[in-house]
Amino acid sequence: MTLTRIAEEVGVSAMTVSNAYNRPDQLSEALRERIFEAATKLGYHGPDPVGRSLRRQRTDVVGVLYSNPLSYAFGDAAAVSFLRGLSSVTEEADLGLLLVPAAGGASGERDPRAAAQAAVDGFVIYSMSDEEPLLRAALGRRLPAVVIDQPLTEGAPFVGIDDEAAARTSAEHPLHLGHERFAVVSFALSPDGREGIADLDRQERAAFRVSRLRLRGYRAALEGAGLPWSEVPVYECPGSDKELGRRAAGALLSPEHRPTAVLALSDQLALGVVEWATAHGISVPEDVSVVGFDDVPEAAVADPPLTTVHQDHAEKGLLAGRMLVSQLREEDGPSAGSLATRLVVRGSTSPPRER
Amino acid sequence: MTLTRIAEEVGVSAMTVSNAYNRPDQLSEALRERIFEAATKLGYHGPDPVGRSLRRQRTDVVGVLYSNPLSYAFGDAAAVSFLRGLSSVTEEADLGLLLVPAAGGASGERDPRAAAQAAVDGFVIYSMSDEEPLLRAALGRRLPAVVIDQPLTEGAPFVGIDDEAAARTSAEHPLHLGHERFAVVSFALSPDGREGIADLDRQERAAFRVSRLRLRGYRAALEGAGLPWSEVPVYECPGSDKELGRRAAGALLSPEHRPTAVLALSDQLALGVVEWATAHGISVPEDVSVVGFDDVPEAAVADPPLTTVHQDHAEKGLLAGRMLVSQLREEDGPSAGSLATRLVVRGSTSPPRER
DNA sequence: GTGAAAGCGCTAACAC
DNA sequence: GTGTTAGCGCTTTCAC
Repeated sequence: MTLTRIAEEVGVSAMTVSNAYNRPDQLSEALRERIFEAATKLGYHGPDPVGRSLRRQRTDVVGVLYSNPLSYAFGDAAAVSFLRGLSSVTEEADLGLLLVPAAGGASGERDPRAAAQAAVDGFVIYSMSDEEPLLRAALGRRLPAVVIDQPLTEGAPFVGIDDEAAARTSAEHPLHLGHERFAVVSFALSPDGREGIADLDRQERAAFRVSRLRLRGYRAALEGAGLPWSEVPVYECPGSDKELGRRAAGALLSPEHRPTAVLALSDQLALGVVEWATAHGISVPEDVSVVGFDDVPEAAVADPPLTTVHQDHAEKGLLAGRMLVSQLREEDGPSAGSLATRLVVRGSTSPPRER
Repeated sequence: MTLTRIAEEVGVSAMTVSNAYNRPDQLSEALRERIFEAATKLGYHGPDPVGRSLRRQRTDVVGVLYSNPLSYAFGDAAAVSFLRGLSSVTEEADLGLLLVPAAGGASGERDPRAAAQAAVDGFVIYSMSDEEPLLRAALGRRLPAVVIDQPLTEGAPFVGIDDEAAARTSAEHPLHLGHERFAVVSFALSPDGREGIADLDRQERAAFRVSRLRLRGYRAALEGAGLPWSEVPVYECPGSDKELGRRAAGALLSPEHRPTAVLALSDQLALGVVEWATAHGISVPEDVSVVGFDDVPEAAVADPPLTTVHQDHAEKGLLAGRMLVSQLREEDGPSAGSLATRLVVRGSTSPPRER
């Protein structure tokens, strides 16, 4: 069933049928009625969205690109909060949200064609590595876009936090409590899926801006307190979930030279560390303090509640949404937004047992 | 930049350029190279998705319709788990997931045009009221569709649980513990936003199938134990979150004739009830037992941990995704799927203080 | 208020 | 391997 078919049926031009749906004021009420009647009779349900998009050169859809398989996003409380904020703006603006699939084979390489084939008016790009082909494909289309957290890309509006300063502040807290033996649990530095202790070189070459900056912040804090960074083990996980945190804890919390404080780049990792420690008779915070990052809802209700860096993910989504919408409307809005963070001190940190 | 433009540049037909992208085997490697080179030079990034969709009569996108504003979905752990399961299937099948906006004014009436204007190959319809115009608009398009939880609609494949049986089982548990004074906290029975005690008539006319069935299950259990249903207050909330649960508790747990057991249609509501009780010196489960429904992650870590009906939301998403994909591929799959539930007994229920 | 013409960018079907 | 033809369903522009 098409517009034209209805037009024939009613004995008017296709244009008039189109107007019946899109500009009610352009035709008489009576004719409009007749048209809808015919449409109902023939089972026509309004102008085809694809034809319409082709003609109008817009889709009223925003594409979301996520650095991991899509299904991970729904397992990540930070991403979910972000999407909540984002969707409230896009829905308000009557835009659909297209979660772009980019399954990617076993290699973890995501298919850049996904971005090329998405019928969207703009992109929200969430936390991609600097070199991701998917990112380049998306940006290459020269549609309006907003990049979240990373990477900082020439010409692409950006929303994020001051990762370095936030990390620094979070490391200064255990430092003030008197800690001197640290370990760090990081999520991926680069998208190659490596797991284990990352040396200095790898830390500095990290393809993920966020990882790079947070490590830099920790380092600045520790060195500022006179502690040599080279002695701080940085355990890199290929992702960010509790299981990986547990594995990292297993590697880091072995009896010999156990750290008294663990800094984690995410709450998921931190929570995993706490779980592993607790399960192995190492009590938090008495034996080891743990600091997270994100302030995921679970952080507040965990046992012990997690000391962490709070960032407002929903707000981030809101801001990103607003920036994109104003680009789509060709208004000018801010080309970058920075969100505040604050350290939330809870029960997972305390002074070290023996100083 | 268009296909045709590239074709001119290279001196071949548009078809050949199309083939370069879609059927590499249909042309010589050398020509393909030349085409991509020209494309890169001219800043062409592959066939336009909308033109392609129009011609191929498919979009490779699945639309998701949610009964509330989209942003609520991301605040609802059950919906998020569902989406996680769904997205893992759609991504695997290389389909995008379009979250359809249907903002709806203050009335809460969602705009049915949203479903008509979504450029999708099929719909996943999540928990809509029987009469929702949005639902009718979506189903009216006669695209492949799967309906989740409700409503049970002629001809639309369905995925859900046996709500009545599950509710019945969950009510039998406090009954076996010896409880005799019950109250029920329900989410919406109908989409009119009403809040307060719902009488029998309203219970039975409920537009939301799930609410109707769960109440029916509770009733069957209580009446089976010889308790008169008419004396059980059913407090209806216009949605399902903790704040509403707290309000319901305020109304239900007043000192005179306080129930010893509260049955809630969702964990969010149950958790709200527990919070309110605890805050008002009523201890759970000593003074009042609370049973939830859903087994949201938070239920297990709440204080006290919540006794609830477990249903596997991610599995539901998976199943829905598979059913839709097989429809899209015109394979025949199951036309309905029912998921198992089980009662998870945790710390929020115990025998009543005085029998 | 209504309509005619044109074309958005692409690919199926079929030739050669 | 490569090209031709045709048309997917719609709406912009402009005329009446």
